[in-house]
Amino acid sequence: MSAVQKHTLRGEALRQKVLETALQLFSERGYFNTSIHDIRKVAGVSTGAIYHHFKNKEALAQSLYETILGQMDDAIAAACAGKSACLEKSRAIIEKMFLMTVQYPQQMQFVLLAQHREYLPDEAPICSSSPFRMMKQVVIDGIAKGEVRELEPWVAATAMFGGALRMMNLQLDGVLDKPLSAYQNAVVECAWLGIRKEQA
Amino acid sequence: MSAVQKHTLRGEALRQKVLETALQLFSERGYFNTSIHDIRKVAGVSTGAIYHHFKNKEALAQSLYETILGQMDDAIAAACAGKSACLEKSRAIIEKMFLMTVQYPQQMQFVLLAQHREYLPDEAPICSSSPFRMMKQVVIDGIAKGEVRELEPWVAATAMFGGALRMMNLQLDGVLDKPLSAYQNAVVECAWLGIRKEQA
DNA sequence: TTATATAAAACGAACGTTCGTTCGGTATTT
DNA sequence: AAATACCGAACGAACGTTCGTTTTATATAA
Repeated sequence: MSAVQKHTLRGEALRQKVLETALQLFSERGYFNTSIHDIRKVAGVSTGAIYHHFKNKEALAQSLYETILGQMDDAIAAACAGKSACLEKSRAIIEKMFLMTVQYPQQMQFVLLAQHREYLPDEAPICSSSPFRMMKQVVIDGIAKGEVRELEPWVAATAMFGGALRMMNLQLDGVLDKPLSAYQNAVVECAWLGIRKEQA
Repeated sequence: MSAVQKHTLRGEALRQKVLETALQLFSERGYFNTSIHDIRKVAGVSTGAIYHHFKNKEALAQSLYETILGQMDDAIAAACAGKSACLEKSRAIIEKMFLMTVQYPQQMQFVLLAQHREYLPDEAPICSSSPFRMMKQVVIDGIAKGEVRELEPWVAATAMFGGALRMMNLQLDGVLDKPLSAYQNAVVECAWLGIRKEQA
């Protein structure tokens, strides 16, 4: 019979536990209000273990940021797959992002609300991250295909997704009384009426 | 002839200098990346002088926050004054906010982008601050007067102002190639087409 | 005008705390 | 036995804040 396990967490599992705990605390209290000692206590690991897996606190946040942005990226790409119309793609993106906001509020809080440039100085603004570039591209394609009016790309993109993003903020701030999904159709319709090419 | 002034700044003037410097540093580096010692150095005042005028660092930020929100409030109220149609009020609000974003980027950065709850724990989310409640009220009135479709208030408000707010973010992030005002008409038009009651 | 007294304002060295990080050692795996 | 993973006490730096002192402005008296 083998000896009792001294450590409950080792290797990759420990690494994941640290990431999970950091995400929880960062999204609850913010990056600067969360110390490595806090993460250590809540995760139930040692300081050394954290620094064995991550170069420093900033790298830990960086890892979280990239992972979550990547997940958003995959989700949005998957939502668009097989669709060609701008409206359908946009609807699918908003549906997916609303779903993720409800399902993974910590992740969305961390990516959407946090001011990453304050602690990730080399990070580009969120608007030029991959998920946001995809949204912009969807409406640019819509313009090219004649489904969307000939607007400035930035205007068309913010018009299509600006309302939805604010609704996600409201959801994360807990001020909505109905589930986020209940507003989805109306949000998409309002945005689309604003940018669609009128079928005269 | 009177003696040479030892202090260049005293009383209210010093207080204003501290506020001005704090706003500059907070908006450039963020609240947590700005120490009292930084403010002291840049403003050219002593630590004691800062603490003579402000209870602590948090109260300094609080004072800034309230002042700027108040200014936004006044500006928006003034923009709406004398107008009754929802579209005209909305256009005036967006015009004013675009102007303020260009004219006072530090102020807008501080109120719009910073995560105040991380250092002002008792502060309400920005969406329930007075300027944002006024925007929502404008579209609620528009619905009551039959100018806007019968949408959920939150949906109508985010549809009307969500795009404009994102454009302001883009301007503050420095990613726009044309002046913000150049996009104004298109932004207002897109939003309005989305929520107006169709004149059948 | 000049001198004196008092209060308010500004000063800045110093304090205690907390933070991110290190590192010598121990446990576990291979 | 060698390598990897983990441990946690300890460290130096930086932070927000304090407080005894000095300077300045103001009021009053000579």
